[in-house]
Amino acid sequence: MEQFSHSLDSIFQALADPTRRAVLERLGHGPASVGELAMPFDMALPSFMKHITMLESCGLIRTRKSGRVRHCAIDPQRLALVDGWLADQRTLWNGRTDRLERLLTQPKDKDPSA
Amino acid sequence: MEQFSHSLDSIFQALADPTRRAVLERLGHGPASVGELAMPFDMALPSFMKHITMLESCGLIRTRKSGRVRHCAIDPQRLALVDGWLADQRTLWNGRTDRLERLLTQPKDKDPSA
DNA sequence: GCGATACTAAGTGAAATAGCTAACTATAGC
DNA sequence: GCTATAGTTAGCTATTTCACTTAGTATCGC
Repeated sequence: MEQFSHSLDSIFQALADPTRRAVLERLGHGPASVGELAMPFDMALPSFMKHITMLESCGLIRTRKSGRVRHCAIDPQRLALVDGWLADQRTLWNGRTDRLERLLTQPKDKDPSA
Repeated sequence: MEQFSHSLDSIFQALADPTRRAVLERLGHGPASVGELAMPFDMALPSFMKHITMLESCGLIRTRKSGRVRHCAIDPQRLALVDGWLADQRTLWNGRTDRLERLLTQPKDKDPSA
């Protein structure tokens, strides 16, 4: 649990920027080169590259260079971490309101782990 | 869609810090005062207060002061925004994954994109 | 009223973030 | 080999973040 914390730091940090979220959304439709990804943004390429680097260093995307082109693709597993954290939180605060009901109706507690 | 983006910025930013995530987790078990929340952290109170302020300003928690004590409580609805964004993303790339699987299992649809 | 408690305000500083330009490397195409 | 393209490196700046200390305000309890 502790080792996730550090990852979550950088992942949430990465997600905190609209440019980077937009890149992820774009990559959700399929892989793309850095140049293609950069096009919609009114930003110098080196600036944009920092976002790509950041996304890769926290594991949200994977990239590989073929020739002079760097191809980027999303890494869904990484976002599962966020999903997991969020699910935990939801369980906590929903559990607080639902606990009584649950105890009365379902004595068994199920844990959907990854 | 645009107005969500700004909110997501500050929410993800807030979640990017382990102290703030820990506060949320603690608050998931129920409301608490600033002092109670601060106790586990080896941090000066003014520093800690900034985290509280940040969590409140992005809407993840609500606080009210009664007497000299400020009580904090979580605001689950706010995290639903994150949940929504994440769900959208999942839909995107799961859709893609499903499509790929379909291509692999059903050679009827010809699309040599790999 | 007076001291202790629970924050709050103000000011400092190191480090990270997010952008820029200019110059460079490596590949593709002719 | 020369030129254009795609990305990279280096170095600069402004802003934000995250912590600190010191001092102040506003209750609470006696």
